Amino acid sequence: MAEGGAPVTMNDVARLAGVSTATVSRVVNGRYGVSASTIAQVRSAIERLGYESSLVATSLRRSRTNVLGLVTHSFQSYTAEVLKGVMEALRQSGFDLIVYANGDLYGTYSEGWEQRHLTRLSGTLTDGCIVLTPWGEVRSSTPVVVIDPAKDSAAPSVTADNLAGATAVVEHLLGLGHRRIGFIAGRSSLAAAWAREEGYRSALAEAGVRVDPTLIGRGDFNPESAVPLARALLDRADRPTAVFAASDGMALKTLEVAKDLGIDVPGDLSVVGFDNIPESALAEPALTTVDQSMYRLGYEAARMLKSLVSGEWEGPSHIVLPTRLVIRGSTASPARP
Amino acid sequence: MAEGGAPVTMNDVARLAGVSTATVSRVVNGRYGVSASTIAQVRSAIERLGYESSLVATSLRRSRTNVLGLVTHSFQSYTAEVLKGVMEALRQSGFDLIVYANGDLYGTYSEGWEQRHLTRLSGTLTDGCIVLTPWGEVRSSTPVVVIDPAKDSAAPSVTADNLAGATAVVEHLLGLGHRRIGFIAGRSSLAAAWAREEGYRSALAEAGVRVDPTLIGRGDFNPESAVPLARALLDRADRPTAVFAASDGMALKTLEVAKDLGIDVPGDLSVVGFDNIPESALAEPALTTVDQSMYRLGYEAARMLKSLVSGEWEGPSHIVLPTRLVIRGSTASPARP
DNA sequence: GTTGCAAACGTTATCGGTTACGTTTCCAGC
DNA sequence: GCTGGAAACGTAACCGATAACGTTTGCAAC
Repeated sequence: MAEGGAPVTMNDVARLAGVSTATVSRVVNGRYGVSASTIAQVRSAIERLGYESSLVATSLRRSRTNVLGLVTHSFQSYTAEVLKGVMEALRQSGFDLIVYANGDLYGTYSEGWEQRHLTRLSGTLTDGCIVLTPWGEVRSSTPVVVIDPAKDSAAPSVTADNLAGATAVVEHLLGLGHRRIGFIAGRSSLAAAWAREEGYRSALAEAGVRVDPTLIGRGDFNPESAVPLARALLDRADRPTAVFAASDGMALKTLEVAKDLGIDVPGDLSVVGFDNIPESALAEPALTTVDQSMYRLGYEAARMLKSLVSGEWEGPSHIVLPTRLVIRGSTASPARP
Repeated sequence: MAEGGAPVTMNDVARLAGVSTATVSRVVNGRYGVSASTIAQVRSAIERLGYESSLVATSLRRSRTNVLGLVTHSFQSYTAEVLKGVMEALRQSGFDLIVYANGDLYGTYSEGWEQRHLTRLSGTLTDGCIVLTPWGEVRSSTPVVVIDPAKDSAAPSVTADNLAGATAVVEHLLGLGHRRIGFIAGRSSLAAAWAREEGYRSALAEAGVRVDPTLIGRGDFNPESAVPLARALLDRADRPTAVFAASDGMALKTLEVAKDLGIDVPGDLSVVGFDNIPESALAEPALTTVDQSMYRLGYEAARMLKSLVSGEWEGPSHIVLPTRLVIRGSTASPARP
């Protein structure tokens, strides 16, 4: 039963119904020009054989497929949130969704993955694509919406207000009395990483606090990349009283490093992340972070893409969604020596 | 830049390189029989045009595509866990993954979705498919592995030990002193729902406790379906001292209903779920539940499918993975009146 | 100078479905 | 009986890539 024979094609249906494949195609697509009796014949043949049109063959011939694509580098917690939002936006819209993924879960991955996948899909299979956190610029013959674009990307995009979020973090830390604040940056080619660092720098400058370049570590959003950087920051004699990591994954690793070194959080060190992934609320202590609803990012991206594909998008081509500071147990006023 | 012109085809490359499409194909696929100078010509043309082979055209012609599919009804938290596991298993295996999804996030969906999607993909696009929690039996011309199969499904499958998990829950509640234990069942066509209910019944019977049919509500795994059922159970004068819901989603809704009715959990009522989704640990109180690593389910399913596609699977066609009772704050001994 | 053989490359049928176009059928209108 | 025109349906080209097959070329052995 599970191992059905050869797949049923339109040809099989046509032969059984005693008509040409053209007629079957017309019936399947509800086109004009088929007699009622022939329609019944064909439908019954379809029923009998359990025929279902091949997505591949259809999309090769047709320009519209009513399938949208989403290209991602990996599946992490936030990916699921994005997908939920995308699916909600596509609900009863007549569009199906194809998610295309490849490669290492956390490891290295070859440059240009987003462009390769995009090109393979968008020529034919999909009417348009969402690209999740690409590392570089993307181009496509069909509409594209980018979530968390690369720096200087021109493609339509949806992103969180990273600048405001990072500013709020630093103001929160300054308000608590911190002056020496370390920063662990993200992959520099991403606009989000750049904006978060910019928020960190400008908020400090605004408060008249000098930016100490030696307090900035260059990570790449990969949690593991934060380990040596956190260790370097916390090993110093004049270590910072607070560390702001540009992603929750890196912040959680920083918490681990602090624990290893016997540094109490938040007593001796405050730690802040960015993203508000589910794991952050479960950390010990719970992580202060910036919430950027990945669900809404996905939702807005899908809504935008839908309109772009239908050629009826009127709004701006870059959407920026608000962020929200979530204060939890990993931040406190610095100990007075 | 984002709106590139017409897609680049193999024909464009052939024309620019001054060779036939056949030669381009041979170069792309690294086949024998092309001179070094021609290879260089073709490669440079590919580079210049930014050519990428069309997944659709390739899969239509070829029998092997090195793409595996996963068909799902919706994206929920556990879907992401499964996907993480699948991707880990596919890491550096040479297989890409396509996830196909459609339809309502939580709402109704037409019967037979799994079969339709499967047929549309498996004829051509994918070498094999994983089907996530289908509602009925599936058949396909390419290998299929089902996660959480329908009852009486013959297809190769991977599932958690739902019977043992449910038994452990009931024994835990019995051990705490509960005797009136309500049950909110899942979609009855699923093997998992059946096994969880069977575990509930047999554990009670084993302990000599009569199974009261009026304490069993018939849900369908959809969180919303639990609301009226929980309300009915908790509104009764002789309400149960504990409720075991067949999924965390339904258990969390039960917690909400209890809160609405002013019933203290775990003081006046114990609540247990099944699945251990991330939200359960964050609930107030944190939910006692059964962990069935969706990550491992995905991992094992992908491993099995990979072997099936390569025709080298030796193991059993039904894999059952262990479950683990996770005791948190939502269960306690019943109050003595 | 043949012959033999393999390398190198082009031609073309093919996958399954769609569609432009052509052909046949049927009936109303004169 | 003839014409016009629309409805009904088949034929074949086509989408992009692959692979079986045929053809040409290059080179070594006899």
